[in-house]
Amino acid sequence: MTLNQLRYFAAIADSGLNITLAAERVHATQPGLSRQIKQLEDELGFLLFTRKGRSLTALTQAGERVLVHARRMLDEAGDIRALAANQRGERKGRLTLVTTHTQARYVLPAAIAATRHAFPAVSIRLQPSDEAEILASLTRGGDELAVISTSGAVPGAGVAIPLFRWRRVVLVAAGHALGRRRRAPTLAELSALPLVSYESSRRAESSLRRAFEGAGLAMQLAMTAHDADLIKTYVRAGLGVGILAEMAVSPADTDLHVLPAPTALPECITWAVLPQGRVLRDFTLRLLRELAPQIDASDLRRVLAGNAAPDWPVPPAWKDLHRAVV
Amino acid sequence: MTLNQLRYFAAIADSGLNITLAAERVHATQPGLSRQIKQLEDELGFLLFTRKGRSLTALTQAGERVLVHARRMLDEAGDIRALAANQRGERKGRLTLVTTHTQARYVLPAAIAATRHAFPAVSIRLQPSDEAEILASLTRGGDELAVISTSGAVPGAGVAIPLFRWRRVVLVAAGHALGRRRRAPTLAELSALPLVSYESSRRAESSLRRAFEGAGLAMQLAMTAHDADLIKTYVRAGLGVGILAEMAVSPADTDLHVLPAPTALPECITWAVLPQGRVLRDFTLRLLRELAPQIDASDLRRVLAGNAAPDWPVPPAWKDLHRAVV
DNA sequence: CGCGTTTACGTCGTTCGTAACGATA
DNA sequence: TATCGTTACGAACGACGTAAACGCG
Repeated sequence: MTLNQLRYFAAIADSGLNITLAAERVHATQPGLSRQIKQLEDELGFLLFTRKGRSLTALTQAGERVLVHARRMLDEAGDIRALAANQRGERKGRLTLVTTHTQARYVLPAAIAATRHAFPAVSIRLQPSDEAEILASLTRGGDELAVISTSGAVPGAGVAIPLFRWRRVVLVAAGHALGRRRRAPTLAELSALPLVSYESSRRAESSLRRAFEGAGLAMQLAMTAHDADLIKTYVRAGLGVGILAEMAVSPADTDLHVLPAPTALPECITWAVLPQGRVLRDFTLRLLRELAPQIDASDLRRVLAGNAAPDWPVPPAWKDLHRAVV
Repeated sequence: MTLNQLRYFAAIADSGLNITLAAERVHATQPGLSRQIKQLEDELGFLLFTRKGRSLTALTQAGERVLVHARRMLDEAGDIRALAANQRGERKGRLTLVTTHTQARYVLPAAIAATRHAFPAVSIRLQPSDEAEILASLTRGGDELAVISTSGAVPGAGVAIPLFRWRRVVLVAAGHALGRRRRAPTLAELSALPLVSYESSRRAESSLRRAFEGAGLAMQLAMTAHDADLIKTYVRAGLGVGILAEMAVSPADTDLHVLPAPTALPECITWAVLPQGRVLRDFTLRLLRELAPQIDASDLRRVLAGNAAPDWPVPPAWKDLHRAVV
């Protein structure tokens, strides 16, 4: 049993049991992986995969169990490498940041720019992902940092650090009836209108959808997209009333009317989520401190060491942060 | 970075930084370890040990941190091997059981005999150890199972499973004044007499010692030993009044008078302690079920998987167990 | 017939043990 | 001088990539 064998094993499991694909991902050849897996199976004394003909069909039950431990070992090995890179002052590396489009487009740029400025040799990879997949991909390994939003609840996996609070806004095209007034429309008023919002609003867990359901109102989703810019475009085109995060409206959007969202829509919190107990590279920590300057450094260290999370302070509202910056 | 390098590294750390000794323990040669450590240091980019001349003087700070992760990796590797051995129905192996002399001599024999009967090819190693060192050696790796006693408190490290409750007894030689009556002496009465008891009674955490201190009474320890048989021998020799665990008196001790201990001495609980989250071999689980037949199997599985401990049922009293057996 | 896995073969790198050397108390 | 760590050397093993064969859809 070698670390390489376990690495190959995990890669195959992560590549849909396609050895050829896994071989590319680990920068090795396919026969090499096949052989190492066979050797590992020989050493352990049982099959890790069920096979049909020559191709892999599934992990065996025992293989699943081995995989759990193998992943932990690989994570620990990664920790040692990260530790070593920090120790010797290595300033280059890769930082994978998995997040949603709105965060990437409107929230993260300043923090990422500052981090890149401090670590010019670091390659930062923005990995857009669905909210649902983000947490899974974090624990699965590989990704170091996620930035996601919830309506209040603390994310389940990993170590979650609250960054800021934000609310939704209602966006209407110039000339729309709602645009003539300043006050927030009610949920009932919105219920009568076609809406344009995020793809995630279709999900059962969506706080937008739950708010309508909780009020016993129907929600007409005329259109959804992952991308706030697309939503704005289609609001301009008259497809409906836009509902999106306040971070996504900029002063440049002069042709759109911005109204507060109904108070029935709950406030949201954007979190940074880190894998539990993983050693972070210096530049990851730097990015984290850019994103959450209000968090106490020693609290941060303690929580990263794997101790229980403290009661985080209530994070600032996005509005206030934004005013301060401008 | 290979598993062997990490294994050598941990072995050196566990051998007092003596590479030659570590080499013997891992069944390799000393130059081999020296080279592998050097290579590991080269790869990581910093020293794991501080050196004075050619000999190792200490772990570096970075080395300490690497060691933590290295141990976790080695533990996980051990888990995979244990998993594999169980999976293929391997019936031989080694089971290291670290415990105190009294448990080994009077409590464990039946359970160990039953386990050996079911797994004749398993080599069971009884490793006597001080109460204080037991928990440390568990987390350090290697040892799979500990059996220890506390006066009520749940042991701090690992997963603790309560086995039974027991009380102390007072033992006096034939002809001793205390022997003429049946009722328990008081703490105050004992305070006036020279006592013979366990070595651990000298420790500040000892519940015996704390009982005397709590009552504002002095405790005269005429003699202490690790071994209940020695204590009995010296009680017979008239050195003083013996205080030991009820498990340690047998019907064969006809020349000694057995009295209940003062009620001021608290009841104790014997626990089986397992390393957190480690995969156990089938025979270890078997021994555990011999020791704790009252524990629900699914509770046991759940707790071993690393989930939170349930509220264990109050374990049976030793007296009742013993009666049932006889 | 194409895709993906297995088998065969040759090369290269690495590990390991033995033995000699060096330093230290 | 004894003990412990380092360096040197040679042998054996193991891993890897290339290329060809094999099954399956």
